[in-house]
Amino acid sequence: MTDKPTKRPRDAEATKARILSAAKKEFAKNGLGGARVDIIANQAKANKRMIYHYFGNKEDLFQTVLEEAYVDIRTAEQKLELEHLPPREALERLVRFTWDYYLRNPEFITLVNSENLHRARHLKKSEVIEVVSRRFVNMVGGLLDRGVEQGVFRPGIDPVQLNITIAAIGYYYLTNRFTGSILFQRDLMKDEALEERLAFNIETILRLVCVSR
Amino acid sequence: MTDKPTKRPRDAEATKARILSAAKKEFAKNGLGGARVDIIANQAKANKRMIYHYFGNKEDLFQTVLEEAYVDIRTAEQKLELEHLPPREALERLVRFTWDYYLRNPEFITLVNSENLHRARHLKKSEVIEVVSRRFVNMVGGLLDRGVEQGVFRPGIDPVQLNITIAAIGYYYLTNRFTGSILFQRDLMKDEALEERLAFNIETILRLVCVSR
DNA sequence: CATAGAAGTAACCAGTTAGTGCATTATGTC
DNA sequence: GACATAATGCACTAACTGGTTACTTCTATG
Repeated sequence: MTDKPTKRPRDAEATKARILSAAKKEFAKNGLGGARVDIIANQAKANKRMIYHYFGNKEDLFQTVLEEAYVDIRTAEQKLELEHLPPREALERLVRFTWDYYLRNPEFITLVNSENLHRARHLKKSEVIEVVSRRFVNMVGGLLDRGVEQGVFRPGIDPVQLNITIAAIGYYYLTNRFTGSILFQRDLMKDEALEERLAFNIETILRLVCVSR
Repeated sequence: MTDKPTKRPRDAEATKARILSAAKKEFAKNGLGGARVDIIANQAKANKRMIYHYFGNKEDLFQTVLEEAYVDIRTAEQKLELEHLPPREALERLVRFTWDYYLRNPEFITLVNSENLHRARHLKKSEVIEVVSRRFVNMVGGLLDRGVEQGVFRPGIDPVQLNITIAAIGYYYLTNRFTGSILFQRDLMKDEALEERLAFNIETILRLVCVSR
């Protein structure tokens, strides 16, 4: 059997994967409008014809890339196993994770920005998205409930608002790092600045959610 | 003297202004790359030739639009007169203002996003920006100091981090309103949702900054 | 080992877009 | 009212871009 041939000159799956990876990079770098199909093809060491063969057209390719990106982050979040931690620690872990994920996957942010510029018209057509997002909101909702039960979290906090806030304080800092570094005349991306920001974010969320002691 | 002729068939200033206004709209709608010079010209009831005559090229036009947008928001912020309010009220007013400004000037957000996609290469060349931003950071810094003095704010808060956070919790919600409304399966832009978010944001910032009582 | 069909390629096309050359028209000034 | 100068308009182009046509090459399978 030819289950795992180490080298296959013609490997549809591998080519698809290379195209997706190159597309993610190019879309993230230049947005949907600015991305060039030719460049994606070259970067993927594939032919432009392959892209249209496997993915239909530029927009469909973008949609696939975007869906993949969302599934990736939601999958990673599910692996956090917040249930096995005390509420405070779980919350801090979530804030830390969100920050780290954005930091290590800057394409995610740019893809989301691009999608919002286009009024989410690709995500609207997607079907997988709703499922994975609902699961995520429930996870945070469960954590909040548990914290309230144990008397460490304030009651009445909307999990959606909390989710948005946790994302916001990391996302904004990173997506606007270029203009921010100019406006505030300091390098927002140097190590100390990043550490300082993460600490500030944890403080912000804990103060928001935890009961004052 | 012809000081204020109500109609001048040829009015350079008016044409320039119309071009800038149309450009702001088009750049905000489609980003720098997606914006079309022809559309700007038509929308401005001007000729494409005029754009190149007055602004050089597309990129320079974008830079002008962007600078104008930053000067506008910083000017509005200066008019808040936070010094005449008790610290807590002043802080709440700033959060409220930031939210309202983003809500009423959605182009500002999209322009900033576009500029960051391009790694702030236009803002880098700008000279007015630094001055107006420094003044703004100082304003918030002054407010923080005053609050600490009066014993209502916690000491040691970095005005830059606070600025970023106040901006973030409004900006993120609004820039990602399209994907957010799908992910969370609720209309993030209906009136009640907007009010709820503003209240949540005020709560977040007050809890972050004020001493627990 | 023959062959069907999948994988891959190069050249091309039609539409679009930023930018320009040049002629024309209005305006203030003497 | 003539003239210098600024404002405006039109038609054009050179480069680019998403998408396609027509073709070759490889590979699995009976």
